[in-house]
Amino acid sequence: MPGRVTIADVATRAGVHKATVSRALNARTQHQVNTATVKRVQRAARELGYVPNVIARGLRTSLSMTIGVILPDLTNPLFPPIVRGIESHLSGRSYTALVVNTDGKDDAELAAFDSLLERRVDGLIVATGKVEHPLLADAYARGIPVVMLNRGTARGEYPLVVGDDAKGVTDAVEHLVRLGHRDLVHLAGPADFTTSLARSEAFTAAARRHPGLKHSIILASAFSIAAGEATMAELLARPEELPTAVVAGNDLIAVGVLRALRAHGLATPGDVSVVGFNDMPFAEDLNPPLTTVHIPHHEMGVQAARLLLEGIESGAQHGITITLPAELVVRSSTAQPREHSIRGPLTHDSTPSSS
Amino acid sequence: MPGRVTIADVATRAGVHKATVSRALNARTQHQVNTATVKRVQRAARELGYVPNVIARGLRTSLSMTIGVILPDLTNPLFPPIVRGIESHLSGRSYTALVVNTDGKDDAELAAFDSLLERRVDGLIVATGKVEHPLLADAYARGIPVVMLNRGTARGEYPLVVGDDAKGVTDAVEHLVRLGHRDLVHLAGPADFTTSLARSEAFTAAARRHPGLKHSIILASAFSIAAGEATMAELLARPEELPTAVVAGNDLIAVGVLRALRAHGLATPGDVSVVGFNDMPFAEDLNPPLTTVHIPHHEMGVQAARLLLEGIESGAQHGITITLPAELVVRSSTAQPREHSIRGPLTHDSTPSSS
DNA sequence: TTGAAAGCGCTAACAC
DNA sequence: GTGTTAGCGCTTTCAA
Repeated sequence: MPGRVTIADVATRAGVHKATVSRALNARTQHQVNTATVKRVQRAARELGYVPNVIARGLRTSLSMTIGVILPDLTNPLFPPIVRGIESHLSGRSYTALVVNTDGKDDAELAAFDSLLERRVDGLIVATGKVEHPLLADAYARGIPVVMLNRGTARGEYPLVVGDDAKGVTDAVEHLVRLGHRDLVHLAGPADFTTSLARSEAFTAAARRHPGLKHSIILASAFSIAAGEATMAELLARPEELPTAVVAGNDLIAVGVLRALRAHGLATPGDVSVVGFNDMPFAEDLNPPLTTVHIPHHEMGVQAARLLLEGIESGAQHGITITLPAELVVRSSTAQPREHSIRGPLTHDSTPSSS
Repeated sequence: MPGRVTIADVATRAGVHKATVSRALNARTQHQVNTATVKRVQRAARELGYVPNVIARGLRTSLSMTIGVILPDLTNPLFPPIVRGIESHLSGRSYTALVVNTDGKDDAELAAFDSLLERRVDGLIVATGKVEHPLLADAYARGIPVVMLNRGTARGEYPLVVGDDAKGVTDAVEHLVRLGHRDLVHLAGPADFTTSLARSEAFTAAARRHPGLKHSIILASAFSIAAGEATMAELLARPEELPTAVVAGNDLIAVGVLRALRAHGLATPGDVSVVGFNDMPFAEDLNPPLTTVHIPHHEMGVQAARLLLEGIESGAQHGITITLPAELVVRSSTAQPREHSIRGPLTHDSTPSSS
């Protein structure tokens, strides 16, 4: 069976030494070989179905041509476009991405990191966004280039690619204020994510620019639908204090908010306006279509990959930050604030919100 | 810098030969080494920050401990859960998955396949679902185990993991008939996907069981929102022939159908009932919440990985098919058929359906 | 322009 | 139980 065809087989068939085959088949060294020989070698390779062994090459060159991508959960619709962006930049450059999920757990992150080290990845894109990263120091010590994606480290010694969180949140707040809202809540993600911080700070700063605007921040336990729904349910337990608009930490939280409102018999945006963050796929197909901040995720992946490859090839890393534009996409989950008052207790519909 | 620590360094530090280190660090050969020596070696390894080089090991054992996953598009929400299922089975067994996207293009598929071959993947999970697969013969010739996921080959010589398409579609049809529908259209995926075939056949078979039931099949150009929307728009151009219910080839097509209906000022399910297929994430958050066929995607990934590893480890492949249960999830996009008639021409709202 | 030889880091016979 | 040796498939000096 073929598949076991090596450079030696090609050499024999072409009647040259295997070193010559290596040179002939490698774009960078091809010019050192007689054109006729190159042709002969290529033909022999094709006839035998030869496929270069990247593993063996990697052992010799100590380059795996592989980069590791560490993210919390591929199932979060935010990440597939990022991954595809990364791959679109890599694929033409004969790099491959190895994607691992951590589910936000430190031990899983460590295990993932180890498995990437074992495979001698040439670089790392880290998109888990925890404020603290034990493994980063390790990567640094081992001289492995790292690019942070979406969420930076506390110290910021690595290249970083982010969406413009501050602008996005600010635009969201301005949009709501312009609609007439005077009572806003930011339902933020957990405090150990740098994005939560960035968005929270932007929220407060934007709100303060409007005297008399009531605003507060509540932390959800995760960037998830369930966390959004649970946290919103707590808010709904005190209907007299219900804000007229909620700025969610991300779209997943926003979906949770929508579910909670529906379960309590409230209308969006009739009773409460909701803004998300990310503009994930299907945001426009939600009920109601979600007003949210669009972040160019594919492009974030591309930029991260580009930065990483630069770092790998130059051997030097600088702590540059690339901020990609955020843009508010106004759909139907935001409108003028309600004029009626909401009195408790609310019907808490315990059946699934989808029914 | 560490990271360049090899087995030889550990050997020196532990005062043993590198072969002993290899044995001591490998679970399978560890018993051949004196317990005290094992401890010493482990300590030395830890102190030096030694990380085994899977690449080098792979070169020696001709096992890359890597499997390739070929799919159309990670951005299709159907796939992330599958990928995670695959990984959850692999990770504990020290295998890693290399995921590549083809976007349904044959040349991209070939390129992806090549890059996986170059990396000497030990096996392949193919989830692109084309009826014809030029590369499969190649993989077979090279002795690379392959498992088909979601969509089988025309001939079926490989292990196959699928959802129970027939049951799912049948249940959907029965559900609609029970609601009183007598005029159904199946908006199927393209003909060169085996799932399209399976679902179409099941649709026709189920419909024929009900005398007097009007039913027809229309092919969408892709399993995508855009294709679903475009195809549904064509149907809506002849409102007098509009069916009372649409069974979509998958959820993406269903989303397109929902968009088209909304754009034409029609209500779901008031004017037309819609059923999807897959129960992708957020299906319950659509407007309206989508009645669809749930397929256990994560489990499909697990089973595919299990089958593949069995094939790799036994060296033998058998053409077994694992069918996972499909279950209709009734939400709010289906109801009794309309009793009013729909007269054209419909308002074709050309602004985005999300506005 | 091509060949010879060494070696990347590891494991697997085979000795001892 | 441990050391010796060879070699996985490739690239890269160094010679010719």
